[in-house]
Amino acid sequence: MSEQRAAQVDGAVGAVGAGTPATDPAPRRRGIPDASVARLPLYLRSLHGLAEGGRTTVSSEALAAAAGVNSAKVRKDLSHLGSYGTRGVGYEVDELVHHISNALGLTQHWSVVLVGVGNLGHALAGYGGFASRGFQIAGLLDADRGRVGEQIAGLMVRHMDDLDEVVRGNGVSIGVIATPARAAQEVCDRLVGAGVTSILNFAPTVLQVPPGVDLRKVDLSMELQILSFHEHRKSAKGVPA
Amino acid sequence: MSEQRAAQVDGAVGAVGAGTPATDPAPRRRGIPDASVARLPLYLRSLHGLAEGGRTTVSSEALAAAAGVNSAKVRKDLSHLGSYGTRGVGYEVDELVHHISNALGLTQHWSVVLVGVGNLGHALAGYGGFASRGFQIAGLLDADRGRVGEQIAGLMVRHMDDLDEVVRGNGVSIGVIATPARAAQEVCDRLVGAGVTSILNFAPTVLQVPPGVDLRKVDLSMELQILSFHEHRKSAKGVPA
DNA sequence: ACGCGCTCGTGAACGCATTCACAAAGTCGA
DNA sequence: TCGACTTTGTGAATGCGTTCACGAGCGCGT
Ligand SMILES: NC(=O)c1ccc[n+]([C@@H]2O[C@H](COP(=O)([O-])OP(=O)(O)OC[C@H]3O[C@@H](n4cnc5c(N)ncnc54)[C@H](O)[C@@H]3O)[C@@H](O)[C@H]2O)c1
Ligand SMILES: NC(=O)c1ccc[n+]([C@@H]2O[C@H](COP(=O)([O-])OP(=O)(O)OC[C@H]3O[C@@H](n4cnc5c(N)ncnc54)[C@H](O)[C@@H]3O)[C@@H](O)[C@H]2O)c1
Repeated sequence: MSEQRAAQVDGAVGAVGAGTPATDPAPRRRGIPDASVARLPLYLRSLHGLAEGGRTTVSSEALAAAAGVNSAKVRKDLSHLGSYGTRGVGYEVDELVHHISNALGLTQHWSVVLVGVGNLGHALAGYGGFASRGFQIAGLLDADRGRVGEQIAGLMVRHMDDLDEVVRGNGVSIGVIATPARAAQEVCDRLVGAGVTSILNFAPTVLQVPPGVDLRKVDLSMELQILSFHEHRKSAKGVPA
Repeated sequence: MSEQRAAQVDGAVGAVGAGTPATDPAPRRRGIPDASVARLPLYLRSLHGLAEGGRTTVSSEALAAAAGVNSAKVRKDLSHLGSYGTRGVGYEVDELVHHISNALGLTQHWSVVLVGVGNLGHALAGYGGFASRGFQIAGLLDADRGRVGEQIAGLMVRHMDDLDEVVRGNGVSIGVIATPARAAQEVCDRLVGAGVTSILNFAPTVLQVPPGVDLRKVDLSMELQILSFHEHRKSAKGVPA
């Protein structure tokens, strides 16, 4: 299940400092396990839902139910952020939202550049879920001059040649790749060259990035094939060999 | 060398036995481990690339490099399918493609129904990666009658009321949800009711499915927030308190 | 004030996944 | 035919993540 779990961390980045200062007044923000980090956004979403429902406090059991996980997991995950629960009561929703947002770095806004404004790129560009979570699209880029100049969701598509300008001019640190697979590695290299240090890749191909750059991928075909496997197994089960 | 990483973790949300958490002693899976299954599509994609490049055999080392993983992992994963390698040589590309396809159930075509033909749904409907992997879209459905009748990629958008007909008439077993989050659970329930047993959810919400139904999710916002975490950590590192 | 009941936080057990390391098994050239 | 070389397949070691189980701490009612 977790699988997807979030895989392993990049060697260079993952090595959380030998002798980390850790003299923070607040929580121990030292090395939260990847698996926990991957669930924090889920808790955050669940908490927002609970807050809208009027809840001011929530127990690990209730939050676990909302997030669809085990309550012990919730408690252990949250314990990595510090001790913000009250025994006998639970967690204060607002406070928890604040601490999770803080841990995820969502207290600041992030600028994102989207490369490849085709079929998928259009959908992503128009997606409200970006802005509502603090991710601002600083630029839409495409190599096809026929697309340059097009307006999407209040933004104009610019040419790849403007990449450096867009990235440096807006302090962009996150890049999203929505180009065909064959162009993805080149685009990736250019993003890294321009200063992007986190990349989300939608193209179905394996990308190489230098140490220090984080890479995640979303691959629809792989998801379908995994479902296919389970379907296959299910149907085989009903039919005795 | 093999420092590739990046992973979608996500999770494979529940699978079998997700209903009531209380009673599940766990007579679980025998067979290929989930983590291995999740990589098979990756190997398949890499093998297709190698085949196009003219390779007829490939060693675990070479395949590992192409897929961005460790070679021992490749060998262990493939060993779950049987012993199809030749010591001293490697694996025959075509044969491996065949065996992996077989294990994943890709030797048959799967019919998919897509619910929610909005921003994202349009992109998915027009995505060639579906058909090329053996996933045929049997129907595009939407609750908005204003969208019904629209033609996308050779398919006409139909109303949700036709769900049962589409599913039963085409032997659909996989459903894709691309509706707003608030509608997702209802859509999910209707899909399950119509006979769908595998669901891929793009809506940012936790879905409940009965035992026997597989559920996977793709959540863009969560991916961005995970990247945000790492960015945050990186920048904090450079600025000692 | 004080005990009762509830829930957090966490040590420990467990299980799965990854990686190592190497014998077995095959190829290939001479 | 044979021996050197290559690569698989897999036991064993290691590490990570999940889950259990329970003591510690806190609020509340009396
Ligand atoms: N459409 C989907 O629903 C979907 C789903 C999952 C994955 N994907 C993947 O996402 C990617 C994009 O899919 P799509 O359907 O939008 O394809 P598309 O062909 O519609 O769009 C690709 C865009 O990338 C641009 N592009 C090409 N080379 C470029 C370069 N070197 N630099 C900058 N821009 C470049 C093209 O001009 C085009 O606008 C593909 O890799 C596809 O496999 C798409
Ligand atoms: N657009 C993106 O790039 C993107 C990215 C990631 C996730 N998502 C998620 O995917 C989902 C769809 O996003 P979108 O941008 O396409 O939204 P959208 O509003 O453009 O499209 C939603 C579609 O679902 C239809 N719909 C609503 N209720 C329905 C119901 N009960 N039954 C059937 N159809 C129904 C609507 O008529 C509409 O056509 C959302 O949950 C969104 O959060 C979107």
